[in-house]
Amino acid sequence: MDPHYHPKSLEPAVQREWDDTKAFVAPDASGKPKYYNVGMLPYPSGKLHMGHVRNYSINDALCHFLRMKGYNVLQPMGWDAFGLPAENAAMAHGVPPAKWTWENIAYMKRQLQSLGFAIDWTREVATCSPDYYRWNQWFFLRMREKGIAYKKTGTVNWDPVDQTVLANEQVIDGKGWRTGATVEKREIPMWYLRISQYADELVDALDGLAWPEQVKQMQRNWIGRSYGVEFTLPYAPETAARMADGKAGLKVYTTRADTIMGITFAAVAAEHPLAAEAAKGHAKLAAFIEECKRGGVMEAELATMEKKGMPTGLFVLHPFTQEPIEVWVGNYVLMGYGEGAVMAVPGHDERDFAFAKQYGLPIAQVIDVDGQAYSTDAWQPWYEAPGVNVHSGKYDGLAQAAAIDAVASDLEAAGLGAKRVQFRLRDWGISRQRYWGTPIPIVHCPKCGDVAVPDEELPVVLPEDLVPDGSGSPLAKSPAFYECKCPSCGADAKRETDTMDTFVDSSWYFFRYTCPGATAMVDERADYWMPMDQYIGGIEHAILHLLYARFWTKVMRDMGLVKVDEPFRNLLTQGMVLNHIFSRRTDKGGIAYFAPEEVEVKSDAEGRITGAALRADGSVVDYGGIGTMSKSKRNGVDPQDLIDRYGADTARLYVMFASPPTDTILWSDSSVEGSFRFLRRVWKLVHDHLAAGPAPKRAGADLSGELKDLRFKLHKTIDKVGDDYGRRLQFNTAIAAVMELLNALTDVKDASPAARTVAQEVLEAAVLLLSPVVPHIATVLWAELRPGTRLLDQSWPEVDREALVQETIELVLQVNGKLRGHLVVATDATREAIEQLALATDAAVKFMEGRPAKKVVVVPGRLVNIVV
RNA sequence: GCCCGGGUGGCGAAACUGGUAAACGCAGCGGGCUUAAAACCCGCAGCCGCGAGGCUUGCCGGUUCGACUCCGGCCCCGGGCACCA
Repeated sequence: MDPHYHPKSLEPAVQREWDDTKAFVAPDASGKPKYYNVGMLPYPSGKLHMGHVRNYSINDALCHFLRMKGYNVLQPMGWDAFGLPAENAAMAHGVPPAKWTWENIAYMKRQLQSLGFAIDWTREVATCSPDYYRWNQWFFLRMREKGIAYKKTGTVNWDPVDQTVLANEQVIDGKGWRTGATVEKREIPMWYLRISQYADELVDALDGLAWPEQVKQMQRNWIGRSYGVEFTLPYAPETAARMADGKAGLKVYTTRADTIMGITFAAVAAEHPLAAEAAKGHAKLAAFIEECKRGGVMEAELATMEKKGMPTGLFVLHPFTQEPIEVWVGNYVLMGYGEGAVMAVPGHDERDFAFAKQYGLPIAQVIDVDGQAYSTDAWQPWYEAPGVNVHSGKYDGLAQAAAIDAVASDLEAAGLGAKRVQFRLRDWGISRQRYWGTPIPIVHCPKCGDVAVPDEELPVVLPEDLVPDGSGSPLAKSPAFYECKCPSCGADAKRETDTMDTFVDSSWYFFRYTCPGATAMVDERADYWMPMDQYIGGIEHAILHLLYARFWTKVMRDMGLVKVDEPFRNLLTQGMVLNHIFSRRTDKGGIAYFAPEEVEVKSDAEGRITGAALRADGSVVDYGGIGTMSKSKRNGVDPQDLIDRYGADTARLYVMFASPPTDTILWSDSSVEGSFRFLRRVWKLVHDHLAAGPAPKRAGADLSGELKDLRFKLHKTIDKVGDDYGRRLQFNTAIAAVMELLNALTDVKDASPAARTVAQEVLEAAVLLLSPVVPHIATVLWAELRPGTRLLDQSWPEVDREALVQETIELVLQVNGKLRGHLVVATDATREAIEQLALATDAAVKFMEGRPAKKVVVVPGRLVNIVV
C-alpha cells in the first residue's frame, strides 16, 4: 500500500472502475425496495458553483447510504437548459444560445463526473432537446382541450426604447437594464394555466407531506385561501349612465364584511374600466393614470412605493344605506388581483387608514374591542383585530363571525352578493416573448383564429441558429419560423412566436427520468419510481417551482398519465451559498457586476466591508452586501480549483462538514486544508495499521477497560452516524463523530493482538461510515483492509448492542442550577441512592453552605440539581 | 411593504425531546521532530480575574429548580414576492 494519499491518481481510477461496471445504472425493477433520489436539475450557466456541489453531495451521500441499507437507488441528472442567460450570453458574444448551452452542458457534465457522483447517466434529460419539449407542447394542447390552458391579457414590463418585454430581473429601479429607459406596464394577450382550479387540493394536500414545516407554511400563505364576501357596490345614477357596461355596479371582494358600515370610499386600479371612463374629459386624472402605468410589475416594488390616488368624480352607492361613495383611482390597487377594485374601510384597514389620512377622507370606527380607546389620530394594531360591531345599525353588538354572516345574508337577499372563497394564488401565465424556450404549438389563422398544431406535427422545433439582439423576440422576426399554413383550413397563417415559461420544463422532468426513450410523455416505469423518495434543492424554490411541479403532477394524474397525487414524498431545502456582491451603475442607468476576485475590499475595524475598488484600474465599485451565488451577479465560486488542488473527496467532505445542509452559508475556503488533512490522516492510520501485518480475526472475550471503551465509542458512533444520515440528514455531525472515533483510536497506545483486532474493527467501520461522503478514498482503503472484497458490495455496519452496555455513568451535579461537580453512579442506581450520593459529595456540601436542600431534581442519566 | 428562515468564541459550527454552552474542525499560541522548511506528533486555548470565583448564545423582558431551546417586544442579516432559475 502506498504510504501517501494521492487523490489525483486514485480518484479517476475509481471512477473508471464504476464506469466499467456500470455501478450506478439503476434497473427499473428489482427485488429490493426502490429509492428515487433527485437533486434539482441545474441551469447550465457555464460552470458548477459551490451551491451545486453542496446540493449534489447531499444527494450522493444519501444515495450511497441507502444502497448500503439495501435499496435499489436511482440518482439521475439533467439540465434546465432553456432560459434567459443563454440569450444574454448570445447578445454579449454573438453565439447562438443553443451552442452556448450545449457547450456548458458538456463542461458541467465533466465536472459532475470528476466529482464522482453516483449518477445514472443513461437517463440524462436536457429540456432544450426536442425529444423533451415536444411533450411540453403535447401536454399544453391536452390542457387546452380541457380548458386548463386559456388565453387572456396580462401585464408585462415594457421597455419603450428596445421595444421589448423585460423580465423583472432586467428592471433596475424602474428602468430597463440596457437602455435605462423608464419601464412601462403593458397589457398583452398571454396563455394561462388554471392552477386556481387546483388551489384547494394544493393547500389541503400539504398536510400529508413530509416536508419542512416552513416550506408548507410558505405555500399555504402563497395560495392564501380566504373566506370572504363578494358583492356589488351599485353605480350611482350618473355613473350608471356613463359606464353603460351592462353591469349594475362595482364588484369588490372583502374578508371583512363585518366592517361594511365603515366604508367611506372605494378604490380601483388605474387599468380599471371605471377609471378609463372617468378620465374622459378629465385631463388631470388621465395624466395620473398614465403616471400609474410607469414602472414595472414587481410586487415588491408596488408594495413599497408611495401610495397615491385621485378621485374620479364617479360614485357608487353603499349597498345598505344607499349613501354615495366616491370612487378613487389608487396606484396600490392591482388589476390582476380579484376584481381590480376594493371597498375602503379606513377605520379598520391599515392601508386604507394611511390613504384616508393622506387625502383627508373620513375615517369611521365600526368595530370595538373591549377596553381599547379608538382615535383617528394614529393607527393602532387592534383596529384590525376581530371585535364587536358598533355604529353599524342593525349589526351593532354582533361579534365578527356573526356580523359577517348577517351582512352576507343581507347582501344575498338584496341580490348584491354572496360568500365566496378566494385565493391569493393567481393563474400561471406561461407566455414569454422570448426565443430560447419551448414554442407554444398554436397557429393564428385569419379565418379560424387560434388553431392547435396537430399532434403528428409535434414537436414545433425551435430553430437553433438565431441570435437575439435585445429588441423583441428573434422568432417574431423570423418568417422561416412563423410563416405556415392553417392546419384547419390550409390558408396562410402565422405561428405563435411566444415560448413557454421555463418553469414548465422543470415541472415534470423527474417523471421523464424514470422512462428514458418512452414513446409517450411517460410510461409505466414512472409508476415504479414515483413518487420521488427524496428531493433536494435550494430553499429559493420553496414556492414557485415546487408548487408548479405539484400542480403539473395533479393534471397529469387527472389525465390518467400517472398514478401519484404528489410528486415529492420528502423534501430537503438546502440553504443558500452566499458570496459578496460588487456592482457599478452604467452610464445608461443599467447595472454591471464584478466578480469578488476582481476587486480589492476595504473593511472597518469589525471586518465589515465599507468599500471596494477594481483591481484592474483602481476604480471604485459599490459593495452590494451578500447574496446567493449566481451567474447574473457574477459572484459564483467554481469548485474546479478545489478539485484540481485537493481532489473531489476533499471538496465534498469540506462542503458537507462546513454546516448542516439547511443552513445558509457565506462562502469561504479558508479551512479546506483541514478536510484534506483529515483524509490524509485516515489514509496514514490505515497504512500504518496494515504495515504491522494482519490483525487476529477475533479478540478474546476479555478486553482491557481501554479497549472496551473504544468499542463502546465505536458502536455509539455507528449508531449516531446512521441516525444522522438516515433520519436527521445532518452530515457535519456525522463526520465530526467519525473524527472523534479516530481520535480515540489514536489515543490507545496498545500494540497487543487484541488491540490490533479492535483497531481493524474501528478502521473498517470508519471507512464504511465515511464512504457516502468520500467514496473514492473509501473504495481504495476498503480494498486494502479487506483484500478481495469491494466497498460497493458492503452493507451498512451493524451496531453491537452488547458493546453499548455500561456499568457506571457520570452525572452532572448542580447546586441551584449551577455546575458544581460530577458524580459517578451505577447505571441502575435508584433515584434515592443518587440523591444520597449527590448530597454527600464535597462540592454539594461546599456550595450548599449549610442550607438545607429545598428540593433535589434528578434527571436519570443526566444530572442532579440540588435547590437550596 | 408582505410571507418564510437565521443571529452561539477570532472563524465554520455542536448541544436532536427544557438538563454540563462551545463537541468536531479552521486560524492562533507553546513545545517536539528536522541543518532548515514542509509534513507530522504532543499540549494550551470563550471573556474577566493571580486565585477562589464571576460573566457569556443579537438586544430587552417573562415562564421554570434549570432556557441556545418556550413566551412577548425590538434590532440586524438572508430567501421568496408570480418574466433570474
